[in-house]
Amino acid sequence: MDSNTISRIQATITKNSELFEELAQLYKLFGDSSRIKILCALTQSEMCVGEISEFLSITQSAVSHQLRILKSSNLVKSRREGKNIVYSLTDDHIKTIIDCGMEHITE
Amino acid sequence: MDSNTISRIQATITKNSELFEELAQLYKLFGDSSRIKILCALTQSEMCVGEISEFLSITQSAVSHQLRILKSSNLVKSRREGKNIVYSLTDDHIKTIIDCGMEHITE
DNA sequence: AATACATATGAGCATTTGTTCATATCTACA
DNA sequence: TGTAGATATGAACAAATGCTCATATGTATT
Repeated sequence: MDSNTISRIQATITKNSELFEELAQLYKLFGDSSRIKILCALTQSEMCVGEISEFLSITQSAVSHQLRILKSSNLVKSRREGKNIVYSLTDDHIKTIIDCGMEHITE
Repeated sequence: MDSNTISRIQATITKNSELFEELAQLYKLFGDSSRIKILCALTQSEMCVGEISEFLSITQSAVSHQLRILKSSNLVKSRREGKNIVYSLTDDHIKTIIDCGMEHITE
């Protein structure tokens, strides 16, 4: 173990502390089964709240709460369509991240 | 919106429910700033507990607890080296996952 | 305008999580 | 063998999290 190498790594981590805070915050969003199911579903097609709460065994209210979190984190966006509000992903990165983790699981 | 498409997506999600549970569990590990700092440091070099607790502003005990979690999830492995216990990543996927999220942050 | 439908919001609650403190375990070395 | 150093472990606690219930808001339709 080179002690200098370790010091350099430690300095890098400490220096970019906020970045890791942000990164952790991002992964936290994927770290809940309801949310990741929502996100994964949205990689396939946009969907409204009712449709989502159909296949998660949780209340419409809970879905709404989760969507609000995902929206305020800029992972999803929404638009009104008649009585419904249709949600979709903001970004292709999201699918990439999911695939990346999935690859680790199914190895 | 094709209603059939939605139904098919919903069926897929419901069917693979356990898989998503597992995926969420994986991401949860990356969803804490202490843990992701540890993981990121270990992508650069193996390290012992003392070295890690130097640059995280948390107790040696806390580091140890987190390492136990990471180890029981098979993200890190350890070996004894004299008085120290040296931790390292089990897998290259871990770096890939971190990079993947990092790319989303720093876009 | 009134009613029904879809979604959002706030309060309350149980569970989980990350940390610290105190202490146990294990190794090296005098 | 005894003592110091490095790590692990368990209990306790505060904070965060995700859910449900009740209700508010907003839109379409009559």
